[in-house]
Amino acid sequence: MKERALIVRKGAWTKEEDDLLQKCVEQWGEGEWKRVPQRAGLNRCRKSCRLRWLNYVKPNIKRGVFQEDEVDMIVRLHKLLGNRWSMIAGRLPGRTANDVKNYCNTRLMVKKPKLASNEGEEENGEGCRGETRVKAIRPRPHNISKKLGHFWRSQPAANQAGDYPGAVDAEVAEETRVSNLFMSPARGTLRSEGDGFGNELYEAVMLWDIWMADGFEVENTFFPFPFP
DNA sequence: AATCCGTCCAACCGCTATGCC
DNA sequence: CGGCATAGCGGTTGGACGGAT
Repeated sequence: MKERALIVRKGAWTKEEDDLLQKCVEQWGEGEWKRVPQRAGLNRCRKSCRLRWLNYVKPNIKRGVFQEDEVDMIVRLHKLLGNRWSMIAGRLPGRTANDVKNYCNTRLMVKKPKLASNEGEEENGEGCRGETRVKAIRPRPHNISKKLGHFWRSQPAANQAGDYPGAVDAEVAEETRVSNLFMSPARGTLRSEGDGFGNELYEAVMLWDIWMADGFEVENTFFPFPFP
């Protein structure tokens, strides 16, 4: 049955609804959102359930003010990626795409250009803090990634130090993760597939840009081929 | 005390990508 | 290959809240 055929509840979530959602995901796992309302006994649409889980109920979500280094990261990533909130949030452990988006929309530079009078300024207009907005490349999920389990495993949820035993903190874990991307035998396959990068590889290239911009020295053994 | 106004954030909406048949 | 259902994303909105008047 289609969702619209049911009168579903809208508006703010109650504590009881959050509890039901949490228990459901704990029992059945994350995913299959179309079944979540029924499984959880919630009179909510699957989109609402998913959003609530991702932005609020999910464990380890970091709330409160953004730290200086987080803001710095957001600004730099936004310059590279544009409004790719989910990718930006993926670089900020515990932060959600919605949080990042709200933060940018309200406190940083993302301001929509005025319609008629500013026509043509959209692609290089400036934000309210003088940040130059860029037309970012918008990578899309790539079929080849599906063949590479470790690529998928390294999605945001895997950005924890625990994924790399011996890594003392998230930063080290992230460096390890990125370097592993380039050590992978699959790298050659990626390069030869031709029509683009997978998201993870794109992220790695992006981080390379950031490291270079910051004056980091990265050994060739880490990044064994010339970058675009 | 009342009201206005700006800020912030949770949640909804609409669109696109993807997977499956 | 096309159509349909679902997942996921970014844009937008509505309301709560706090400060100013």
